[in-house]
Amino acid sequence: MSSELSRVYDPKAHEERLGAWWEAQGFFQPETQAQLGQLDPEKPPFVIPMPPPNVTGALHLGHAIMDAVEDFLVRAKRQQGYPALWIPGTDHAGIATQSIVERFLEESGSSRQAIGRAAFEQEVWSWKEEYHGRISGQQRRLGISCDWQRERFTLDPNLSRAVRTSFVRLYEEGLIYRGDYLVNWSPKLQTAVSDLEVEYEEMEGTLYTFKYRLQGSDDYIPVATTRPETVLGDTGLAVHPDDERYGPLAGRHVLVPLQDRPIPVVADDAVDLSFGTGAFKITPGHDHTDYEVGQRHGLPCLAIFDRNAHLNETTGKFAGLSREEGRVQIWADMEAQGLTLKTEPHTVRVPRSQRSGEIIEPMISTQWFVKMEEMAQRAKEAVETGQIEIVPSSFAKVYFHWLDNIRDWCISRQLWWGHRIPVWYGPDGHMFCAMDAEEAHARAQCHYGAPTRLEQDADVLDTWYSSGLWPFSILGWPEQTEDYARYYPASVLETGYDILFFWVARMIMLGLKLTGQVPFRTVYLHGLVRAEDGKKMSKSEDNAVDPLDVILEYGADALRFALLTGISPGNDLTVQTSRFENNRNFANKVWNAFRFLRFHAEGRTLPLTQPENVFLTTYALPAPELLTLADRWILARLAKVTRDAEGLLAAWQIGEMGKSLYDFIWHELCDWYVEAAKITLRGAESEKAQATVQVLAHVLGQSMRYLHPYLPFLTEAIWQELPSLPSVIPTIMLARWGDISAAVDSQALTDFGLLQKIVRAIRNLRAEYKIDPGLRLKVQMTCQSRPALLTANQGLLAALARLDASESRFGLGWAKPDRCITLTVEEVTIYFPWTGVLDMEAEKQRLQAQSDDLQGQLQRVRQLLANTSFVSRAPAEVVTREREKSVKLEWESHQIKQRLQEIQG
RNA sequence: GGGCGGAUAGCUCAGCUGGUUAGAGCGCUUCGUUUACACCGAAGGGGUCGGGGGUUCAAGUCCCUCUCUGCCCACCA
Repeated sequence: MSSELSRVYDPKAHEERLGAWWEAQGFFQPETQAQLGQLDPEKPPFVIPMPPPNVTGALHLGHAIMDAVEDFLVRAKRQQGYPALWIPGTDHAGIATQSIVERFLEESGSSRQAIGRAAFEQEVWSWKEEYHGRISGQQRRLGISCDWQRERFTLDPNLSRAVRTSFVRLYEEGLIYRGDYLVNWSPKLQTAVSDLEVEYEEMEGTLYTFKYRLQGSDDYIPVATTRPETVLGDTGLAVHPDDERYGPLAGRHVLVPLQDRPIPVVADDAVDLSFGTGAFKITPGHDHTDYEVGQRHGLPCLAIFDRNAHLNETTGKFAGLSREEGRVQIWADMEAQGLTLKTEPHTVRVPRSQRSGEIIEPMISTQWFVKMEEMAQRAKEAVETGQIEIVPSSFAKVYFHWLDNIRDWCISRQLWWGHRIPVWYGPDGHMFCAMDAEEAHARAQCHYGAPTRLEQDADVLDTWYSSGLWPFSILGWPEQTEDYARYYPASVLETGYDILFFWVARMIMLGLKLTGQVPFRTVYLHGLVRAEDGKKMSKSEDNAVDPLDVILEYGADALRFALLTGISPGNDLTVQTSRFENNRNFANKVWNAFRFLRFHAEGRTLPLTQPENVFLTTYALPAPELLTLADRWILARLAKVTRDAEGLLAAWQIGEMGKSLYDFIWHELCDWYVEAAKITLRGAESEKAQATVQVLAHVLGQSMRYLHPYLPFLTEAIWQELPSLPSVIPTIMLARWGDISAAVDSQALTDFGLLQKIVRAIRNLRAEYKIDPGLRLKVQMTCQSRPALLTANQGLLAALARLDASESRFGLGWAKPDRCITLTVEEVTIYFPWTGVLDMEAEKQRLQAQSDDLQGQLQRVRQLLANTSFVSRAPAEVVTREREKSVKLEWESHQIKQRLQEIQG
């Protein structure tokens, strides 16, 4: 054995070294592919824009799955000769990053207000630098094959220009507007957030019922609410038009408790008669539903909360109270005035800020919005018409539903970290939307007729706005760059289904609007990674696993393979440490199969094929007459498995494809073929031994190609050590797939399959009879129709089943021994002559058990074949298969019964 | 309230357009250090595929229904 190859594969010895080398050589740039002549001119570019991770912190396994899947796709395509481009980058993540840095400042007794906008931004930039470094370090260690030369950040100058360009365009088209609307206000972050950034939590609360007195009457309308403090903001009372009790009261006025302010009673079918009292108060200034109802009836909005969600000065004595304090106080005062009726427990939906967790207060404020309706419909059509395919397709419905019910997107945020809104205001409030201050001032000069001082809008844009431009902004848009022309639209957008609305839908809308094209052809949605406790892995849950920790312990390849074989499209994946271990073991298994080859290849020449394209070069196979049954079998299996692999890949079955390669390599190549090869190889320098090494090299080499997108480091390390390969192929990633055209030798599959069954049956027998593992058994083995199969493979059978080859007899024509154990495997009968004490009772039981089992199967098949409906309606091949099986079973069963009779008698 | 998904071995999960006796990894039992690998090998045990109907020659797979469970969306105050 070559001394320099360790017995155990050590990822640490290869991964970092190879990763650095790949990157230094520029292998992950399509330009390099072209230089090497590895591109297939028929094939269009394959492009993936990487979903940019937030620079809020280090990555966890939830990100690693994204990296693994995308890297898999890109490597696979690259190997197949597509110009492959995967553009990496990170996202400034406005709210998320700002709040993390703010928290950090708070801990050191400071605040953003204390240090000011400029210094704060500086703080965030240095935070960004640190985490960007950590993130890309993690990704490099994972071995991802993106083009780092083209790396982007959402606040890069080019991307900022894309943001401003798009804003100006949409503004000029009237699709971006500014106005006072009810928005979700985060009192803690002091900013508006979009509908998507609000999460609703069900909580046990209280339903308060009280009296709304009718003006000029002693009567009242009972009203239920979960937020009595908002009565001070009521501007109407809604009743159902069909309500016999209150419907007729529409048009009259009721008096707001504690204020005696008259407000109108309006009739609206949004009222649910079966809930509460069948009437509800309308607070348009602090509730989304009420806002809409209020709009319908022309009710004014009253703001009763300030930016901290404390009751404001309009509430008189309650000013300054928090929402919770206000609720208690106001209800107490109402009670004192005899206005309350009852309180009862009630489950309420509390809106919380996704980012900071505090309760959102809907408030009227001046914000910027994007009109969605038209863009949403076009985005819907893109998927309906198949211009964009969503995988798995079940998500298309969710996507449609969201687009159909979309509301305008609030894109302004009262933050400091992000893209500043490119709008300037004159002294009279006139707005100038422009690419930069200079242009704004020039426009102002025209407008006012003299140079005028302008103020830029203080707000920044929602992070998802710049993310929405990602697929084209990273390629240089709005400039018509070469990259933009060549690599847009992208091929695949791969991401988690949790950001389908946040990001994917918006990219499609903005992409169609701004570039006139779909931004990508396929959306592949992977599942969420769950921690071992079953919860979604996230930084905030504190159950995040750092990929680096896993890599350090098991290697990047083991991590990748575990993630990739654990997924199926759209389904979540629960991380299990045992899977990392298992896959590390697999890497070691592959490594050792390779060491076995290396050892036996030493001193031999392994001829290579000479195809026109050097990337298709592989180990040449020996002349057909030199192939053993095992050789033919493994080649047939290779052909089958690789063919299946390509089909699975086309169906996005990455996990299934990985598993089938895993099974093939471990349980067929290693467990059977290598063991069979040892027998041939023992025969020293024969032609057959040479042939076997060639076959092994061929199969292993081809396996490395298919395995490479899963285990890039291991396969690269092995590829470089494979004997005889021309130096023109520097790396596995430049070895193309799809050069396996061999027909599947089904005879070899059947024949070797039978030998496997025989070996298994004998091993089973040995275990059952507790036969000394060292003892070489003497057997007589006959095969009714094909004795040659046994005689030709007696060496193999003897070795694998540990038989005494010289004393055993294979084929036909042997007298049955007097005392023996019998084994029947399909049409093969095996006698084990027995000279020692034989427990005939045990033997009887064993045979009886087998016989019973066979009877059961036979009965099923006979019934099936006796069923005329089956015979006439099932496909011919299914019927044939059952017929053949029935013959086999009959024969086998007959043999066993006969033997049982002998024993009885 | 709508929509989507899940329920398969002790655990975590595969099972594509219905077609051998339903699989994997881990765990479990027994055996084995045979010169690629103990991060190994061999042989086992373990499942009425959530319940109930239906379609079909044939159902884990398709349809209906129920139970449990997760997620998304939504103006029951």
